[in-house]
Amino acid sequence: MDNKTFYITTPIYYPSGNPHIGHCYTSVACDSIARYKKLQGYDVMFLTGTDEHGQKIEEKAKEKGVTPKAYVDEIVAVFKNLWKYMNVDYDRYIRTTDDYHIESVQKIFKDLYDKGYIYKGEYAGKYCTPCESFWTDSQLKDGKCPECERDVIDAKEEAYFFKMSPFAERIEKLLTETDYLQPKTRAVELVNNFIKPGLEDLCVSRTTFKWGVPVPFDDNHVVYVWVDALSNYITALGYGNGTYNDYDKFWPCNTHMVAKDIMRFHAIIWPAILMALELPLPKHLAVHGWITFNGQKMSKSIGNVVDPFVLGDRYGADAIRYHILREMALGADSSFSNEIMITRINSDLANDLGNLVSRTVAMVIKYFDGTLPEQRQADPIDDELINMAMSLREKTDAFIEETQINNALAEIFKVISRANKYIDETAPWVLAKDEANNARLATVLYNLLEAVRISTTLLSCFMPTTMPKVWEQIGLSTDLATYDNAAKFNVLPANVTVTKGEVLFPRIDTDKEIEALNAIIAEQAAAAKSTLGDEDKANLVPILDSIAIDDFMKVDLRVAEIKSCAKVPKAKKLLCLQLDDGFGNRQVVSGIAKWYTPEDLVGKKIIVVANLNPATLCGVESQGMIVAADVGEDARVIFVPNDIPNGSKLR
RNA sequence: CGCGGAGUGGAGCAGCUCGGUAGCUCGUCGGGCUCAUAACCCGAAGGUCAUAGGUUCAAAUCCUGUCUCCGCAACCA
Repeated sequence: MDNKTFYITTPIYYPSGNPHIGHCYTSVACDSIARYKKLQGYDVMFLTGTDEHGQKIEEKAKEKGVTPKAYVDEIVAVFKNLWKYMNVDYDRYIRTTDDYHIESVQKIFKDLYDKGYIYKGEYAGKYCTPCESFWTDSQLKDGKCPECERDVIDAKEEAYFFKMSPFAERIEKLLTETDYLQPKTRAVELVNNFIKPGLEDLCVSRTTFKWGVPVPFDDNHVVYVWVDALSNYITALGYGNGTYNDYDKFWPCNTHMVAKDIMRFHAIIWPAILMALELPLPKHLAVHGWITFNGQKMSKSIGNVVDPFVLGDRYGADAIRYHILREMALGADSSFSNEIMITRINSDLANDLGNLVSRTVAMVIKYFDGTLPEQRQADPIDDELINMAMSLREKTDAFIEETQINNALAEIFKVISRANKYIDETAPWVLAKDEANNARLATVLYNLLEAVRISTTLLSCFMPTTMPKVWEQIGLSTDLATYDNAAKFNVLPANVTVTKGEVLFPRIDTDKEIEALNAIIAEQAAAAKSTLGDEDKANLVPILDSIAIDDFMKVDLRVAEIKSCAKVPKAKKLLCLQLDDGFGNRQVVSGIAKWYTPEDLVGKKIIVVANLNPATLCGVESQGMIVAADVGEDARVIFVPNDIPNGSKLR
């Protein structure tokens, strides 16, 4: 039999740190879709993996004093652990350090070169010798290296480039005229920002670090992230290598799922590479948003990173899976908070689903000793529930087809909710008072069991651990929990026997749990702030090489008073400050608008670098720079006591 | 005037493509039930759909201006 195939991928994650709930969402979503397709009978390939090369990994490993491979091995183990824990059941895990991938990347690179899409050129930019790094003009800080703040020199480096322009038109059409991009709302933005101004050729090799796939015909270069990482989607199928033989079977991919921050690469660069290789394009790119915490982006320094292991231990992996899948709408950010999560788990899983199973099973036991009699007596009141249950599969199919998992789940819970209502309408406890109603009573309970059967069969893709427990309780043998049966009624044996089981989703004491979770978060935040963890320490900018006192004396630091202050129009991060530096007025532009309002600053005294060359930012001249400290992602201006006169020189 | 998206009862969202009783979840209040995980079911309160105009017999829905928020790009000298 020639099964239909389905290929879905997560991005390959960059293992420069441990996974968090955002990674978790992508993987769990892909896993659920993969399971759904498997249930439907598709031959499914679900790929995930890690993108393990690059300068950052090389540096982190060096700081730890281990080889890059050893460093990456350790974190990959954590990723795999998490997937196991969350029941993310991938079919294949690709690491870009795998031999077969390296082999393929080299072939692809060579192929693109032979076809004339890759050419050797010169990468002109600013070069920082000590850091051995190239920077573009826009990356420079102060005209200096953003890493070490030393001077940079004009330099040219040879590099390989990939020609993007031949594909611009096709990519624009792909984005605007097909349903490749899901949701499509960002297509215009991509086209306006990147395609209309003209696609620049892409630098696809580096000589500044070694941790990567060597360019096959030029030892000085390693393949840069684009060709290396994006090509995983085909190398994992065996494209360009002999390790696997699934390319013909599974390519083109049905769905690449990614978070919005890497949408651009998958929307523009990846199609371009495929076009150059003359390969078919993937069918869909599903873009989801970020999970934010109380509206803020998750950040280690704020201490609000949600650790999936902690939550899973408290409420179970299935509950976490359900919550994030139900809450996240395709394309939009989803705000995560402990309240929302607990409310959701309580009302949907404990009250509606768990309690429905519990009360149904309890009634079968109470009224019929656990085994239903086979006599039936239907009533028109049954029809609505039965019809809803039988047509449920069709609805979830459609939503899964459009990667709208949240809506698929909503449909399932409509049936569960209808079943709860049906109990009230039919009032089994009234029927139970007279044995003459036994056939009717059995019918009501059977219909309930069937509604539960259908709902949980479909739900098992999203909550793979708990649903089999339901089947045990309602007397459903696992081989009957099939896709076919999900659209049929009267599948359970007429004389089905149920079993009382454990509470599926225990109710959570909201107040107590929120308190407990807040305590954990506070602990994390405190730990992050006072004692810098190893990772934070590694993130500290290293102390620069020592300089002579003369060098320091070249920097003229002066105390100045902020006389007035205003936002720079059209710039989000910039404030324009008017200073009295003791000699007169001085205008300084500073990128601190994110942390300070003009009112915060007027009247305060600060330190200004007084002999810095003027520069123009967003059309406003800046005559100097004010002294501030970097605290994590934030900046804090250093204020000076008011009794120090303006113009005082610092030493 | 760089590009784009969004502003809907206390909270979070749907509805807008194809104008015509404003819907869902949670919360609040009242009632019902007792099979069940203090769960379930019913009902009510609460919105002039950011704002000002326009088109129309009729606008949350179409058009224009304004305000606010959010992405992307540029900018943290």
